[in-house]
Amino acid sequence: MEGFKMEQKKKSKQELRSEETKRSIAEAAGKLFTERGYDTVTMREIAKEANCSHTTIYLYFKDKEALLEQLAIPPLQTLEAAFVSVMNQESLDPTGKLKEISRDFLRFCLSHRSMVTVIFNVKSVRVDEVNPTGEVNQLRTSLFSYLTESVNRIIPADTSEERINQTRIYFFVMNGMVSTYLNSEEPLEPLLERIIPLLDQSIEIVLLGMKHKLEQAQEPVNGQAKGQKDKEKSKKDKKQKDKQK
Amino acid sequence: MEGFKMEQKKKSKQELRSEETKRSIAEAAGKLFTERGYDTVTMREIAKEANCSHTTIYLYFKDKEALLEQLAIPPLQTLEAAFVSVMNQESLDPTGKLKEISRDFLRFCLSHRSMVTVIFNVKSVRVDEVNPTGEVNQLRTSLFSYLTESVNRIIPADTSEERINQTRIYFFVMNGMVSTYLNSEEPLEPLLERIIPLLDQSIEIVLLGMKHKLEQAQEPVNGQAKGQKDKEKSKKDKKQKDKQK
Amino acid sequence: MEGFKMEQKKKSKQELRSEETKRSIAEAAGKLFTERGYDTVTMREIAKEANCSHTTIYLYFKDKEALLEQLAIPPLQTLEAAFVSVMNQESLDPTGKLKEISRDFLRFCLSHRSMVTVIFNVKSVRVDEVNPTGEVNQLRTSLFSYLTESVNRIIPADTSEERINQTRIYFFVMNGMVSTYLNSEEPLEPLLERIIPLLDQSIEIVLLGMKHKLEQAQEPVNGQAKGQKDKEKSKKDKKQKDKQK
Amino acid sequence: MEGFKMEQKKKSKQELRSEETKRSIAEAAGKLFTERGYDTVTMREIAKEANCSHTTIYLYFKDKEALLEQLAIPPLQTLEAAFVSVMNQESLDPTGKLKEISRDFLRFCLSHRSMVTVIFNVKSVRVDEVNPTGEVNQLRTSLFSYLTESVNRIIPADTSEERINQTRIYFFVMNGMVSTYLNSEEPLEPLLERIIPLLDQSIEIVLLGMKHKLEQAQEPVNGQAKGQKDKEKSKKDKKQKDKQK
DNA sequence: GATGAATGAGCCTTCATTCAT
DNA sequence: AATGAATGAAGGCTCATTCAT
Repeated sequence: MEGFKMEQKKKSKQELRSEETKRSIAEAAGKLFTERGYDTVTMREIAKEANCSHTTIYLYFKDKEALLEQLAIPPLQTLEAAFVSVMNQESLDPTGKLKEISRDFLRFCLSHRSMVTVIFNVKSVRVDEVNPTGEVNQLRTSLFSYLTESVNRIIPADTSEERINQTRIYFFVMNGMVSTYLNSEEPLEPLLERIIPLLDQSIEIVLLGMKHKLEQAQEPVNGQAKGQKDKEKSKKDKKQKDKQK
Repeated sequence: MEGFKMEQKKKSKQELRSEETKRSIAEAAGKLFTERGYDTVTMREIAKEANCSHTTIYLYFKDKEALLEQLAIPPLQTLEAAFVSVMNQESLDPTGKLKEISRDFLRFCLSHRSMVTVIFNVKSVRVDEVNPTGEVNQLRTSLFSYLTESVNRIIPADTSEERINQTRIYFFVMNGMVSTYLNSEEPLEPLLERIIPLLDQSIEIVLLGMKHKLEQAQEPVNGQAKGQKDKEKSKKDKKQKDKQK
Repeated sequence: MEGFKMEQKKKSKQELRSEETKRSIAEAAGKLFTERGYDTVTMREIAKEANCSHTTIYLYFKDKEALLEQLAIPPLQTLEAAFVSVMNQESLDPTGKLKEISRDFLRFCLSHRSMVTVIFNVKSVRVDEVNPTGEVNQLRTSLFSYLTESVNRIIPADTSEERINQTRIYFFVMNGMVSTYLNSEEPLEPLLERIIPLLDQSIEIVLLGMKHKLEQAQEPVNGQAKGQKDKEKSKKDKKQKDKQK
Repeated sequence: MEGFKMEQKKKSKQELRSEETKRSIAEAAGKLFTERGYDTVTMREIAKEANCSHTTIYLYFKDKEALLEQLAIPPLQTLEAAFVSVMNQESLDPTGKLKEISRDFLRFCLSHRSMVTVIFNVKSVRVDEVNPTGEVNQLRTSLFSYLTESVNRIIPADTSEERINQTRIYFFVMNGMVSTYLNSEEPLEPLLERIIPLLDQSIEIVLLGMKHKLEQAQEPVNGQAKGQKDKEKSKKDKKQKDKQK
């Protein structure tokens, strides 16, 4: 009141109100994006949900895209923190850690359905804009490196290439689960309850498969047969390609 | 009767022109849909790409949706034919068949990227329109049943639930691969060359994993340890949930 | 065949075919215009109904408007002929003639519903085009003069102005009946059966009213009272005008 | 409580601007609809006439149809109020009342020319939409019932059918006048000045005619001659019908 | 800080009409 | 004579965004 600012410490009424507005917009946008997807939701709808004018949104967010982006950062940070926390949990073995962060990751993706598309799609990494999603990109990279690292710690692969491929397969499973259930209309919690066991099982199977695959590889007798099959098929691929068009 | 003419043989210039136009529209639409998605692409853009007026498109396709559908049907039919052909190929064992149709499927998805979203997404199965994509739906169902059946023939699962779950895991991998490379900017052929081995490997690993998982299940000693870990984690899940919102 | 033309007399096959096409277009257009109105009907619909290409229409009619116009001429001519025939029918007294041509007129209007709008609307007399509907206008004028004349022969009005006004009233009734039933969905014949007695009655009433009105006018005592009422009302008119806006 | 403010009194500049815009849109639409009809006028034209963007129109009116409807309601209400006021005017005898509301009605129709088509045409009563013009329909019904009732009070008809027919004839005259002058390019006021006497005269004549018609009916001697004439004519009707097609 | 007013770009679609065969 | 191919103009409408208060 009497010209005596607490520099950052105490926020003025206006500042508080401002933050509240921004928060309510973000919340509304998050809710609607999640429910109905980015494209389908209009700025006016967000405003209505946030109980403010649609023009107010532009006070806090440059445009619709920026809104989405900003919306993504906090959850991503939370997720990253969760990852770190798991990695530091000494009571868990590497497999346990992998399962745990995989669960966190799945939960995150299905909790922020619409954002996933934007966050993890190639689109947001388009090169035609200079660092379009700087912080988002950083976070994403960080998250993926946790996952990658976590997989790599488990698999005793000999060559780097083998390791990379195996990591990829792990990602296929994760990506596949997310894609599969991204558009599900089932409410989040029951859905997760249902599919987290599936996730665990999948990870177990994949890890088990990788392990035995590596053992096989050390017994060249089996490996050869496989190689032949592949060659047969690649011929057929060529033909197939011409037909489809 | 007399001199029976093959009237169908020679097409008039006009017919040729017409076909060429239709083809070029379909091509343009396919390209743009693939590159940028159904919703984003406008009829005028398609027309420009096809070097015709946007009204011309309506000469050949009822509306935008019909355009997409017509674009999707022939490739889907080709793919189905390929599936059938593989299934009838006696020289292949069940695993060989699964790998083969998986390759076909992957190739198809990446050759018709954008359509994949529309064809395989839940959205296109909306029930609020009368038979909106009748034929497309049928084809899709058929394709999936081939894949499912093909997986089921390999896995010696005891219970039906186990079988279903394992099929799901297979689909996660497939879905994951498709999702992962759907937006890749790499040209199709090199891309496929690169990832088909990965697909084969993934299938092998998953099948191998499933096999050993089943064996494990019959040795309850190992199963117990795992059970404990799971319980620890599910506690953490609850907390996590509250933070994210 | 042998280079021996009958000048106009015998029509070549082509000419016959051509006439048939034109006729079938006109018929189709007439039918559709009548059923659904000028604006709603498209050239392609007319073509489909006429079993020809929509471009063919342009061979015979400059454009859609011309089509409508040409469509109007023959029925108008028929109607005019009917008028003439009635006027020459010696067995009918003036009132009988008026009733008769009024019936013909009503029947015509309701048989060619959609055209009526174009034929009798002020629009088609727009001054911004040079003689836009030459022949149609002529016919129309002729028809109206028959009606006018027919009314005038009955009424023993003293002044020309009185006569004109009385003619107008007759036209209001006619116009009113046509307007009222123009959009009726009742089939033509039952409709006419139903309303022609009404037409007769209306004419009788109007003629009767005119007759007695004239008689009244020759007894100034009553006329005065009327004049007063009118003045009262015209004051109110002024106020009313300002409110509505 | 304290100093109770008449908040409604002073409108902010913005509110004023908004109202002005809405008004100018309504005015423009009214003018254009009147001049050229509902279908022919485009939203963009209205916008241009109202000096605003066509999108602005959608700020104030849901769509084109709503625009028309909103345009129609206030004048109809005014007209209804005028009817009520006349009916309560004790100084007027039934005939005076009929004349008065007829004048109001005519004035209304010619003041809102284009809307008349939409408001009073059968088309706008289509049942295939749920209460499309609810209030408009109600008002219209109310207006007509005032007119009907007003006519019925004057005519001493014996049977209900006679009464109905006579009411119809009255409506033909009204409808005919409106139709006749609906498209007149003459400015409203001079036009009304010119034709309101005509309206009065018409009503007088029709009422007079009806009165004497009824008297005639009670003297069967005259009635017979008329009956004969009618029969002659109905024969000719049949022939006429076949020619016109 | 917040908002209502206003807009331009753009979307899908239809139609009368012309062009080339 | 007749037609299929093709098109420009236009229509109603929505949306993200800016302007001025």
